[in-house]
Amino acid sequence: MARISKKASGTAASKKNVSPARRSSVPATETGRVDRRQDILRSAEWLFSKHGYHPVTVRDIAAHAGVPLALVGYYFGKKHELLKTIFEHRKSYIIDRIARMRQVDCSTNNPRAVEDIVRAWAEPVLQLRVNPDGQPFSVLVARSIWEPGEEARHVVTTYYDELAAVFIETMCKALPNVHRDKVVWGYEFSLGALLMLIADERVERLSQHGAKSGDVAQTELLVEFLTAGFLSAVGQRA
Amino acid sequence: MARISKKASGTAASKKNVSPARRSSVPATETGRVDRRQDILRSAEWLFSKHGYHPVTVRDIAAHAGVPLALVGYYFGKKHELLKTIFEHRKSYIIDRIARMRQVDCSTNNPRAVEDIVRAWAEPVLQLRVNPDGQPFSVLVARSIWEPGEEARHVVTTYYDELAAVFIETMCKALPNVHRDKVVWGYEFSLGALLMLIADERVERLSQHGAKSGDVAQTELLVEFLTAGFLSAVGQRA
DNA sequence: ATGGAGTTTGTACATATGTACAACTTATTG
DNA sequence: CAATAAGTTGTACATATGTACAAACTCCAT
Repeated sequence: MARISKKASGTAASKKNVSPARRSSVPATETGRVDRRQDILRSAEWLFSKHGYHPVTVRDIAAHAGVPLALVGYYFGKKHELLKTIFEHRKSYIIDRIARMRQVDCSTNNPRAVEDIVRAWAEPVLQLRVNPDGQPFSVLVARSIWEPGEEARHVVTTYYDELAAVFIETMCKALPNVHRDKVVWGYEFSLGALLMLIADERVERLSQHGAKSGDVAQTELLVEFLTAGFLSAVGQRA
Repeated sequence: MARISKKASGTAASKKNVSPARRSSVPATETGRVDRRQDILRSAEWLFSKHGYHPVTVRDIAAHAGVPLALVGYYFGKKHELLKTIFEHRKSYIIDRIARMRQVDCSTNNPRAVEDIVRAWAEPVLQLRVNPDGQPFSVLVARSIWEPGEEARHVVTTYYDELAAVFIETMCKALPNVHRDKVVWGYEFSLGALLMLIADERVERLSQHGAKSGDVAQTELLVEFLTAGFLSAVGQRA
């Protein structure tokens, strides 16, 4: 069951976690050399998003990045540090999403409060999903939430529990007479639906290739679906 | 990335897939000996449901069942055959669920058609989820749908695509002027929500231990949530 | 050029893992 | 009881995998 190695070396690879230390601060695009640290990070992000954390080996990552095996360890140390670094690298996406949620007018004066919350929560990820740069990360997040392992749970807890809490607290304000646990379940249902839109590939088979995974055009359908659920099921009969 | 072994032996372990060939047809409870084939199957089901398919090793399964490693291969052959056998063993659950869906009156005469479809689809799994015998399998199904690997995809396709198709076709009859792809997305959202109720463990943390995973008491909340979503989002503006 | 910090690479190693197999034991059948 | 079948077990093996390490190389400041 993938034992964690017992001997924690402690001294390992904190060598250059800051950046690849580009010579004379010239961006990689202007140098003939490429930024191999970035290549590794992007490759890992891509492969983890495609296959999940556990099945991807360090050798897979190195091969995909076109670098020797040892370079992965040189830059990132242990495999799970690489996963953490990916999330740390994309932290701004999460912060922006939290900030956008905090801007929503969730007072009972706003008749569209629930819809505004759902949209502020879902829209940024779905735009990330169609952004070529952000697409792998958006799918990786879905896989990490779904994956039962230790490493995935750690990054989700660290980076996404705050966003969940903000969603829940904001929704509680918009639906003031509803028990918090009911709102939590509404959040769970919504997250489940959102993740299926982002990362489920079965939809292409089931729709006989009429629908495709991560279709941003379905954003409004999702927002309406979830808003109706909150208003009609969660919000009633406190 | 967990290569599949190249040499397909073909002759391997089709020895006794029928049953453990109980001596003189006496049930295991009356014999002093236990049914080790069942033990292995149950252990595998439990461990796969807890950790997913890939991270669980054949040794883990053998240890949990209290049998030597080689006995797993003796009864089930390759690891992925074990997964298939689990699903084959629980086939009746799926068949019953399809049968129940087919009983729903999805004509436009029935004002509750959408709700009836959703309930017929969700209720049986949620009851399985609280049934001590069926609980591991219900969670395993969720993990298999979420897991990106080859083996999980195979069993889901084989055993669950028909159920999905029946849901979609039935819902199309209940919502006659809606494009099929829209109903497919509604199905995806619903499945995502249902799986979170069945198998997500984060809900306990987020609710500060007020809610617990697989709580069958939330069945009505889920059904109302999804019904409202279908009626208000999927069903409108064909 | 020289030194040194940072980078790159080949390789080794301990452990994990799926699978197979031959030997052995227990039960069933004639 | 003998013979056949079913069940059981220890073990081996090829391969996979995370991690570490030392040697080599590149580039820049001195």
